[in-house]
Amino acid sequence: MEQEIVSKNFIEQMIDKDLEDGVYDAVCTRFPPEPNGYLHIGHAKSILLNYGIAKKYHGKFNMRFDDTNPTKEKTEFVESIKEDIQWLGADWEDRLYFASDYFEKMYEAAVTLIKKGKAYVCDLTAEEIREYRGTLTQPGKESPYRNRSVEENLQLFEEMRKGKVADGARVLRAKIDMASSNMNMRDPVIYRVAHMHHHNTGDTWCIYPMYDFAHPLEDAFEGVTHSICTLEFEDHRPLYDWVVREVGFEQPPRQIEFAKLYLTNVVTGKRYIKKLVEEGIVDGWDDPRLVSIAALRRRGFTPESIQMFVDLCGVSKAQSSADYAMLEYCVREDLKLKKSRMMAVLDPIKLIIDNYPEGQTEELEVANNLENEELGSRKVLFGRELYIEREDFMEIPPKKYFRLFPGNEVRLMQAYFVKCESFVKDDNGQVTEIHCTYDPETKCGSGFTGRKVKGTIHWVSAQEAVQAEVRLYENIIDEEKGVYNEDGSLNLNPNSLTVKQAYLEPDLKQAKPYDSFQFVRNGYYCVDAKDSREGAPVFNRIVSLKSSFKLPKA
RNA sequence: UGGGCUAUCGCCAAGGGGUAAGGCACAGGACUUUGACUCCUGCAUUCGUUGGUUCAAAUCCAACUAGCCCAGCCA
Repeated sequence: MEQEIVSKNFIEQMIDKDLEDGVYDAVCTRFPPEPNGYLHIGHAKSILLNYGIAKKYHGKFNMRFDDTNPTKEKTEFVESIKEDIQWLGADWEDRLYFASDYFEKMYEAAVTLIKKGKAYVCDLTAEEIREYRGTLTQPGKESPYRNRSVEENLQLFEEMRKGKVADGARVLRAKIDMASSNMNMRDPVIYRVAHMHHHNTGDTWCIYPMYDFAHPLEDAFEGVTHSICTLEFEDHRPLYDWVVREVGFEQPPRQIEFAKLYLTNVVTGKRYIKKLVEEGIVDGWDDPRLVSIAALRRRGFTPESIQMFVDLCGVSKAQSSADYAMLEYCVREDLKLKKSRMMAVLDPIKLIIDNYPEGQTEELEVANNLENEELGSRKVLFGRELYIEREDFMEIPPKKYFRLFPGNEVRLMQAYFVKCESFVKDDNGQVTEIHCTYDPETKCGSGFTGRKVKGTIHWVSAQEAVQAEVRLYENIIDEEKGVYNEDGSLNLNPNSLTVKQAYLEPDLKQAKPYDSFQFVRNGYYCVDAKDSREGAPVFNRIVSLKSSFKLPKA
């Protein structure tokens, strides 16, 4: 067996070096979402990256909610995030943490800073602080409160904690450098007052730490070694390092940044998704056209396919946007041997076999997946009247059309050869019926080799087929025009959802939410988990099959 | 002369002085009870640009260019 050589990404290379240099002797990573919304494909990259690294290095992967701002966080998001991460397969074992559980320790760390003269209580208003901060090109100036005594700071900070200070009246700031070219180092606010109920700590606190102070502490408290985050935090790294250094951790964590995962022509921006939901353009945050984890799950994507996608995308610091086709490739690849291939006709036209005795039927044993015997077989009814796909018949075929046309013979999948003898049109010129003859000798499994046909088409028995709603989803964005219009509005694809009344094999009537199948040549479909119906479930298209046959343009 | 980061095929992405991996996409062909799958084949004389160092540069140096991020008491 040839061993596949996969080169390590730059993060793994850094970890290798840290391990070699003895900076750390084990690896611990974490995924730290703020519970203020739902997770999407971009988060999946971060989750799987952190989890994958922990696993690869036999280290630990922590789950931690970064809930330091009660104005934005809700318990319901905590639950949905946990569910999504579990579904993806990232196992945090018994290490589920909340930043809010560290509030007391964080408070102590702040006191440590104050005692070292590295933090001070500032009475400037938010607006004044902004003015004092300077601009990107001009240095800031020092707050008049910057040089308060340690004692005074200690006392004022305690008063903040005890609720004696109104929201916004005072903050605790790190004393660093108002002239730094890095805006984050210009005496950043590290604690603010907010008299507000917190989803986890209730009303026990009225001061809350800011991200830049809290995050490095959270990592350090947990023994995280490599704190992997996205590129926009690069400028925060000096502050991250400052915090862990000044608070005095012996083996401080290291922050490493990587580029976010974007998908070409896909909306991931929260405000746009919110707009789509509010305007009823989509069916909610788990609408199968979106790329939230829940939407992908509802659509029928598998955790394995998302893992594959993330692996394929790789990790780097170059801002990039992955092709949606890569995601589609991953589901097809994952599903092709795992799923039964059922017959379903999305756009039916009746086919009548004139030489098949009226009233007669037969049961055919058909393989569920010709490439995977383990999936077994099922029985399908065959009879005189069938439905086939409208696009599988042409009155006047173009060159290289292998399917049904007058005089041509094709194979009915896993059944018989049929030859088109005639067809019937209605007043509008629409074909309504196709008449064929079949050859009993060509039955599937009979070993017939007398002649070959170029085309194979799928079918369902008109007698037994069940009708069901099938939804065909396309990208919500008009791919030709790009994501945004000139005015910043979204370029919506008017055909992002098509609903069909399809004819299915009767077995599909029993399908349960999240069951998925390949509908031969139509692609992969999944039973809608939110909108499944008794009798005949609703199917969502997961992904189409590739087709190399294109009708010549008229 | 604010700071930080990035730049290798249409899209991801390896490669860190020895003469451009791989995947997606695409295009041909073979096979085929899905025009799918599978299997072959093709797809960057060139690594943002311009100079320099070197026998040798995508890799080192310099200058430039373009893109992204930063002025929340958000994360």
